[in-house]
This record gives sequence, C-alpha cells and structure tokens, in this order.
Amino acid sequence: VVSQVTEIAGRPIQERAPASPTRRTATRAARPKVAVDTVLLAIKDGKLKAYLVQLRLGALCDRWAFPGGLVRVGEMLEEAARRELECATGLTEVYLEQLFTFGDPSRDPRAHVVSVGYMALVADPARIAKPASKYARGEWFEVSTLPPLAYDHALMAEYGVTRLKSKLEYSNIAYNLLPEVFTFAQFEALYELILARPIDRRNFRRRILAMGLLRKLPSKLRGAHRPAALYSFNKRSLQIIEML
Amino acid sequence: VVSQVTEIAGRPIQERAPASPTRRTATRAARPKVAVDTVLLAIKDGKLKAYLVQLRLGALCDRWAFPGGLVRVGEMLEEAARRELECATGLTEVYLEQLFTFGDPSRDPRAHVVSVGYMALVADPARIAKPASKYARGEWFEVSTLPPLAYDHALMAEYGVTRLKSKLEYSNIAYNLLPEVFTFAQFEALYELILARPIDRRNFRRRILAMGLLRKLPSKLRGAHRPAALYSFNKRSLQIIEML
DNA sequence: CCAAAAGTGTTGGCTCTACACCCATGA
DNA sequence: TCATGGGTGTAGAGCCAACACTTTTGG
Repeated sequence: VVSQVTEIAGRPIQERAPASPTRRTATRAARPKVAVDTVLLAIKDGKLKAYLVQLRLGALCDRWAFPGGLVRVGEMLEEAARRELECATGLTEVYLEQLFTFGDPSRDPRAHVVSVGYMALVADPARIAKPASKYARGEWFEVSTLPPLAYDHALMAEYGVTRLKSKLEYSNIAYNLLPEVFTFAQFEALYELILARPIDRRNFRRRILAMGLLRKLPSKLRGAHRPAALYSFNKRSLQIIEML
Repeated sequence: VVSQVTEIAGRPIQERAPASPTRRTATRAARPKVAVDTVLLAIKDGKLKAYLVQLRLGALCDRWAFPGGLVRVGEMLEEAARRELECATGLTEVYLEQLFTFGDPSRDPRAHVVSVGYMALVADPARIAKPASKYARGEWFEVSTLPPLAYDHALMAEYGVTRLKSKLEYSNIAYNLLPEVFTFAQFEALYELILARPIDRRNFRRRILAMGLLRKLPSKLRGAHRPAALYSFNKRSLQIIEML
C-alpha cells in the first residue's frame, strides 16, 4: 500500500541538482513550506510589550501577527528571521533566539506552513522604522492584553514570554533589554516587571553585585533626587548564570 | 521512480495559492523542505546509548544517522517523527520532545532541508524491531563514541544529550528511562551515569524520597545480597521539579 | 562466615530571607 | 526643609554537603 520509493532514505534522492526546479516541482508531491516568525519584545512605558504588524493584503489582512515570512532556498533560518524583522521594523543587530517550531498543518488556513518561532529583544523600542510596504502598520502591545492574533501566534507569544521569564532567572539575557548604561533601580525594575513579583532590593543588590556581572561606572545619574550610580554589563554576550 | 501515492492518499491538500503577497506560492519557486530527525536515547549495558541507522541507498548510504525523513503535507511534526521512528525501530508510544530546528542550507548536500530535531527516550532498548526496508541496519552506540554521522547529526546528538542532562536536574523525565518498577540504586545509577558525576547516596535518597516523587512498593527485589526495596514513579507524566 | 549491595543520622557551614532606617539631592 | 528615590547591615532559619558504619541476604 505504501510506496517507500518516493522517500528512499527519507529524503528525495533524485534531487541532486537544483538545476531545473520548476519542471521538477510541477510533478513533485506538495511539501510543507518553511516560515519564520519573530516575537519581538521590549520594555516600553514600564510594561513588557510585543511588536505586532498588520498585513496589508490577503485573507488575514485585518489580523495582527508577528513579523515573519517564508524561508528562501539557501537561507539560514536566523538569517530569514533577521531579514523579515528588518523588513518590518528596520531593526538590525537585535538579539535573536530560536523558540520552538510550530508545525500544526491547520495553523495557516491557506497551506501547510511549518513555522520556526524566534524571540527577539531590543533595548530601545522607540527606534522602530515604518514597516515595509507589505505591512499596513506596526504597533507595540502589552503582552498581557494582545489583540486576537493570526495563525498560532498567540501560542508563540506565550512561548516567547515564558522563555524570557525563565532565562532571566539563569542568564544575563537582561542586557538586551537595557541601555548600555543604567541604574540599579532600572535593572531591578526590569526583573520585577517581567517576573511579575516583588523582589527584596537589598538581597537582590547584594547578590547581583557579588557575582560581578555589572560594572559600576564612575559617573552618576543626576536628577531630582539623590544621584544614582550608573552600571553597565561587564559582558554583553549571553552568559548562563544562576541569577535567582 | 516517483510515486506520490503516499502523499496523495494520506491527506491531499489543494494548494491553490491565494493571491497573497506575503506568503506567496504563486510561482512555485523552490522552497526548503521540512524533515524530522530523532535522537533516540536509552540506557543499555550501563551506558547512555543512541540508536543509529544506516541508509540502504543514496549518496550517504554508508554513513550512520538518526532515524528521520520528510514531513508530509497535512502531518503534524511530532506525528512525522513518530512515523519515522516506528519505521526505523518498531517502537510506538515513546517519550518525544522537540529539541531544536536545524536550518543550515548546507546541512544536507543534496538540497535545502530544514530539520526539526526531536529527542526520544525508551526504557527498554532491547525491544527494537528490525528496521524497515529503507534502512540497511540499526544499532545502539555509546553517545560518547559515536561513529561519523551524516548531515549535522553529530550536533543533534549533542543537543539531545545536553537536553537530557539538564532536564534530569529539573524534572522527573527519568521515568522514561527506567522500567515501571526499579530499585533506588538503579535510579541513582541513572543520575550518576548521565550526569557523569558521583552523587552522595544518603543525601540524594533523602532529598528524592522527601519530595514524594516515588512510591515505595510492598515487594522487594530478591537477589544475591540484601533485598532492595522496589519503587515506582507516582506520576508517569512530565513534571517540572527541582531535583538537584 | 564472608562477600556484596542496601540502608541509615548528625553536624557544621553557608546561604537565603526577612526586615527598617539613613542619605543625597533638587525644588 | 521637604519630598523623593538611592543606598545600606544584621540576625535567625533552613538547607546542603560532608562523612562511615550497620544490615541483610545468598553462597
């Protein structure tokens, strides 16, 4: 009943040259497509927010979704995610991390599209450019009150937030959400905000400073009150460290 | 040699390419394909081993690889992984968990195939059937001394072992690697084996038993020496618990 | 009675948590 | 001088790690 011939080795063996893709695909069995989608997160107005875009055209054109699109032949997954993210936001050089791959055939009503979900973080949510023409608009939404989302993007949002929460506890990932230089109060507020629980200031400060993650800068922030010491991360690359 | 019977019979999806500019399929340009590959792990002869298969045909036919293959249209990713795993081993009902998605266009020299990597665990490595005809043979290898692997499967193996190690520390995932009923010594040996470090028996036993993860059975194991109490897991479903 | 694996408690050090007041500045 | 947010220390509890001998059985 089942012919194994098609997939000897589980992979198409007769396709060694991408020379004549058109004619070949015409006769070939339909295959799922590959897309990437990126949950872009940032702190804005004291809230954890996600960036959503609205498609200009198509069946789902009035629904919000995360920026994403099909992966091209010869393209790395992360490269595709960066390309689509830049197209939607103008951002380059963001922190990017693979979340999970969503393959439910019904997640896209039009076709079977397997989507590799990414999480992206930016420190400065204001530095978003107008989206490219394929999108009608883009906007930041508080993650706790997202509008109805296209595809399975609500689930993706959950994965993103969960990953960020847990990674805050065992890595220095927070450096992606803070400016180069910040006060300790900002750092602590970030943790309280995203983990959604109060943190004892004295214990937290003692522990964090003891682990040598931050560098105290000579300058101070002058404002309406007692000046705050300024800090910056010693290493702006991902380190796995128990934070809490 | 191309027979689409499998695909078409399985779940035909009319791909009519709606005029959507975002995820456009209109020209049927070449797209990356989607595969799944599964790192199957088990404890055998007191070692952590992975199951590898050798392809019967194709360019890579003398290289070892993890069981896997292309995802069909309309198929869930995990479903595809189970199908390929059963085809290679006869096993059903294994524990399966998504690891990571590997998308390097050069990972498969023949075509751009994005592969969703899974980790599978079995308690009884002896219960492996002869692989289906597409494979020449299958064998268990110690994970520390794997033979040269096809594709990027060496990397996948690393992801699998790393995931297993870390998940042993914060979940009850071990129930997938032990029989229904076991002695505490077996349980502890599993941890020492996979984490590759000695564990203090008294501290470990006290902590584990205190967290109520295991149920002590009335019977005892009789052998050449002092009989050992038998235990079994209270819940044989994944629980996130700090174990170490 | 011997070999081999199973089973068991205590102590000291360290870490974590709880908790409240003074400080520096600009307005 | 006052309002506001920045900055600091201590003590008690609980947890964790280190550590070695006794028990039970089969041969």
